This record gives sequence, C-alpha cells and structure tokens, in this order.
Amino acid sequence: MTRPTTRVLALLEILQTGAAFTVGELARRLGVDERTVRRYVGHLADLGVPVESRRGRYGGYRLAPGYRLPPLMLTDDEAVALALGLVAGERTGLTAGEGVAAEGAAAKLRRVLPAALARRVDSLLATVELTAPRRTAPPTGLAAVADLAESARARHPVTIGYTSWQGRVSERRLDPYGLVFHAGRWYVTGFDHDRAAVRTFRVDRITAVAAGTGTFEIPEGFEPTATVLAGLAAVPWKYEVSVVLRTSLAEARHRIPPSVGTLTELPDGVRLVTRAEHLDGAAQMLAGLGWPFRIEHPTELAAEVCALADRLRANAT
Amino acid sequence: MTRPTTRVLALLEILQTGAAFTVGELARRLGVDERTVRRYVGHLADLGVPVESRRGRYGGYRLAPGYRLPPLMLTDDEAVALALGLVAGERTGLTAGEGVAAEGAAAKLRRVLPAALARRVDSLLATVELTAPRRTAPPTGLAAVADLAESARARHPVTIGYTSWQGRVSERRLDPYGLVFHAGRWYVTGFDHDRAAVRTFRVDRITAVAAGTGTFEIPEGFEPTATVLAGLAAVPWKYEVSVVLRTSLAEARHRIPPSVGTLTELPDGVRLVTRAEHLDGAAQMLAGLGWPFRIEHPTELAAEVCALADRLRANAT
DNA sequence: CTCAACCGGGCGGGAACTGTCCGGTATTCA
DNA sequence: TGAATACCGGACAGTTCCCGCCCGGTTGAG
Repeated sequence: MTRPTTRVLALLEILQTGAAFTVGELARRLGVDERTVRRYVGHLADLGVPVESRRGRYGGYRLAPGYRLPPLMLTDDEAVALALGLVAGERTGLTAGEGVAAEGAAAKLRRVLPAALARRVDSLLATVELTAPRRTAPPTGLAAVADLAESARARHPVTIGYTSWQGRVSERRLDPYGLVFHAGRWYVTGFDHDRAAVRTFRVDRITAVAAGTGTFEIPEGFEPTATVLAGLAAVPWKYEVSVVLRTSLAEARHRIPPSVGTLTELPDGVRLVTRAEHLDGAAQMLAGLGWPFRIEHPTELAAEVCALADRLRANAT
Repeated sequence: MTRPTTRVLALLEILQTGAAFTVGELARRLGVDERTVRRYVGHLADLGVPVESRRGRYGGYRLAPGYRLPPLMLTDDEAVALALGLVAGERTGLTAGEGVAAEGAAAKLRRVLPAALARRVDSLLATVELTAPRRTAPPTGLAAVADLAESARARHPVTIGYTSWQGRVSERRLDPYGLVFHAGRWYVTGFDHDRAAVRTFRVDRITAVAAGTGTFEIPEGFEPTATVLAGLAAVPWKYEVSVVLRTSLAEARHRIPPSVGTLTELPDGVRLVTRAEHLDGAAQMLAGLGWPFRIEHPTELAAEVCALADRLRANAT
C-alpha cells in the first residue's frame, strides 16, 4: 500500500465515503505529506473526478455530492452523432494526437448511456468502415488549440513558444486572429508583434501558450482561411499563373479546391490565378481539368502545354 | 495524461464499461507496454478493485459487476474532442442529415460542462475554420445506420424497404455484412436473399429497417470497403481501361485513391485498371497524372489521348 | 482582522516506474 | 493431442518523476 499509484486510488476510496476531509486528515491517513495530497487531488481532477474543495475555515475536500449526472439524457440519434463524431474527428485529424482524450470521452459517454443504447453504439463503432484516408499528421495538443481559440475570441494577445521550420526556437508575441484546420493540420494566424506583420504558425510547432494582457482588434474583413492558404501556397514559387477557363464559376468551384488558387468570374469564363514552382505541373493541371482554356501568363506556359501534348501523343502511339 | 497514476485511473475507467479486454488491447489504449498493464491490474487488485481475469483463448480482464467509480466529468481535452468531433462529423457528412441530432448533442453536452470549460468550447467553435469542403449529401437517418450496424454485429438478417436508382420501391431480405461510409454517403453491403447475391445499398435510400430472426455467417475474408467501392465503380461503364504507369506503386497509391481503380505492381511500372463511360475523361485523368504511360486497352483510348493533345495545343496558341 | 484552510512554485535526492526478456500455466479448438 | 492464444509474474537497468520540505500567496468564517 505504499506505492504512489496505489495511494492515489486509496485517496479516491477515502473520498468515496462522501464526507469532507481536510488535507491534514488525508495526509495522515495516507501517510504522506500534505503537499503530496494536494498533488494527488490534482491528479484526480485531471482525470475528471469531480472533487470539490472549500477554502477557509471548516473547508476541506469532498467529492462533488450531487453530481448525479442526471442528465445528459441523450436521444438515440444524439448518442450516435457523438460517437460518430469522435470517429470523424480522429479520421480527419481534427482531434488527432490526443487520442487518449477521444478514448476517454468515448468511454465516459458510453457509461452514461442506457445499456441498450450503449450496445447500439458499440455495434456501430465495431461495424463501420470509412473510405476516407487516415490522416497521419503530427499530433497536436488540443489544449493549445483551445487556449488559442479562447484568446482569439477574447481578443487577448498571447505569447507562444515556436519551433520554426528549421528547428530554431523562438518566443513570439501574437495577436491570434483565427484558427484554421487544413489538410490534417492546425494553424493559427495573426499579428506577430516581433515581425510586425501577419504571420501563420503551425499549432503543432507551438510549445507553450501564455495568455497576455490587453486587447487587440482584428482588421476589418480579415479572412483567416484565405490568409493561411495564401501563406501555405506561397512557399516556394517562381511563376504566377493566370488562365481563363471556359466554364461556369459553379463548375470550377466544384472541381478546384480553394487551396489551389483563386477563381474570378468573367463574361467568357472563369479566371484561375495560382502559383507554381514548375510549369509542367500547371500544364498537367490544365489538362486534367478538361475545359478549354486561354493562357494569360506566363507565356512560357504555352510551350509547356505543347510539350505535354507532345508527350501525351508519344505515349499514345 | 501520461502520469502513471492517471493511467491507472484511466485503466479503471476503461474496465468500467463492463466489457472484457485483453492485455494487448488495454496496452494499446493506454499507450504502455503489456507488462505494465499487468502491473496496473495488480495495483487495482491491491486496492480491492475486483478485477477478474480469464486465461486462455478468448480470455481477458473484466471488472466484477457492482464496482462503481464515482461519476466522472469530462476533462478539458475530452470536452474539446467531443465538440470538435461533432464539427468533423458534420463536415464530412458522417453525421449529416440529422443535423438536429448533432445540435442537440452539442447543446446537452455544453450544459453538462462546468462554466469555464463551456466557455472554452464556445470560443473554439466560434473561432475555428476548416478548409475541408463541406459535404452536401442527402441526409441519412442515423437511426437506420445504427439499426443496420446492430444487426450486422449480431449477425441477424434484416428486411429493408429500398427505393432503387430508378425510383422503384422494393422490399429486400438482407444479411448485412458491413457498413461503409464513402464520399459523404452511407452504404450497407451484404447478401441480398432476393437477388441471391452480394449487393450494396445506399442507406439514405432505405426507408425502413426491420430486424429479422435467425443468424448468418459472413464469408471468410469478406471486405466491406472493397466490395462497396467495386460496386460503385461498376455503375454505368462502357470501357474497361487498363494502362501501365511508369512510376512506383507508392507514388501511384499516393495520387490515385482506391475508388478510382485498382493498382498492380509490374516490373516496369504500375498497372491501373479502371472503368469509364467516356474515354475523354480517362484521357484527362492520364494527362493530369503526368507520368509516362502505355495504353493496354482499349485501343480507342489512344485516339482520345491524341485528340486531347490536339485540344491542348490549340488552346495554347 | 485573524485564524484556518486551500493553493501552488521551486528544489534536490532517491524511490519506483517502464520496457525488455523470459520461462510458465490455463483454456480452447482443430 | 498439439497449436494457438491469453494471462502470469520474476529479474534488471535506465531514467523519470515523485516526495518531502521549503515558501509566500489567497479565501472564507467568525
């Protein structure tokens, strides 16, 4: 009965009696220091055990008494939606990384469901298969995501520790404008005080988030998604490509994700503006779309398209 | 969630679901070695938690009924995972259709959370933006999905009302083998007694599910996902297209989703077998991939590729 | 306003936790 | 009867992180 893990469980057992205990009392019973009891209580709280504390005279710890969780009477559909949501979150990478959190949530959820419904949900999870590719992105601490979201909404600046692309560690003061989830990764975009410009950061590269004081304003019309995508697309590119596609805007939207480039409606078609490092990639994209097009610039792209046409012809014979 | 004490509690919580688990399963969930799981079980036993074990095949650990952990609350991360899961489910279409269910679940969830956590989750939902395209699929009753899953797991046949492709209504006796979610839609695949063959049905076209009696066996090695995808690819097609791509299998896998066609490794490349109704689409696809290729059949595809090459050339000048 | 409680940071020494390897045993199924 | 699958638990070395002891706060009752 002397191992720490055992003692934490013992503490839980003591508290289960329902009465309130002072730290001193608990420390005496467990045979450890008072400070340690506080740490144990912290562990229990971390796990979601609803232990309440009352400060001041006659204070003490006790388990939240009437936390009868009466509630959370979920309907069939709601329970199913939650369970599937967890699966979806994991698959898309939205909640990935903190896999344990999703597991815990599922377990707790299951426990509050009536037996029949729980069985239903189990069956569903056991049976279902998804065709969507499993995202394997670097795990992101959801806590950081939530922290940043909170600061963003409250318009409070934050200080973040960031490990840059090349592995350099730095500390930045940031006004978080928005959080964007793209291709399995979380990004935060906002005003970087040190660089004095709007910058985008990968949340999984952020090591610490500390809420700052003061407030800021988000510029009128700021679009987090567009900013992040632009930042990503901007990595290395040599050519700005502009072509007019002979199709409707709706059709184009349907086939071309916004991360590829921006679409503008014209009288005679749709202008697609995008960036490329190699023009053969752009030529392939045009060929794959299948609509007639007109190249605005760069003029070298025309040669590249002809070269592609030649290659196709050569392959076909 | 990495501290040992916390993990022991997590173990207790997993066992609390009432089901039996093997050491391997528990180790995976907790992210520790199997030996360590045994140690944890020992700790629980030390404390008087009635953990039962069954050795041999189909053995595992389970909690003796009657042991109750105090009601747990969701931790920060778990609440966030649930909230994001709902968003993910809606976005991917997994839980779509029953939008009301997801909303209800979110509302109830929110009410159960402590105020501070609720605020955090609100911030998150208000701030987050996703770049993934919003799926707009026909709403599917999640109840039907859950019903089918339950029958599939219990190996009970069902009788379904089905509105076919052309709008004809029929009633089918089905042995549900598996449920697959693909491209925003739910499918159930299984043995259709009336057609005496394995068939796939869109769940949103199913009007009623009635559990039948008796049981069935799922054929050895049956793969629901593969079956559904094959069924979909088969819809209306005139040509079977077979081409050899000069690239590696890994590269090809990376660019070509399994729903497009099947890939086979060859000494000099990768064979892609797919089906098409119109050959120009196939030609465009080849052009868009950008790898050198050789057409095996149909021979008309060569002409189509040349035509595409001509069109490209015409556009480029 | 003062006592009694909780709160939580920092620090140094050392207990104990982890993964690994291994030879066992029990149970089921072919 | 034998193979496969589980649980069982000892030994050991490396390293973590846990503990006790400081401390100066804050909160609430009387």
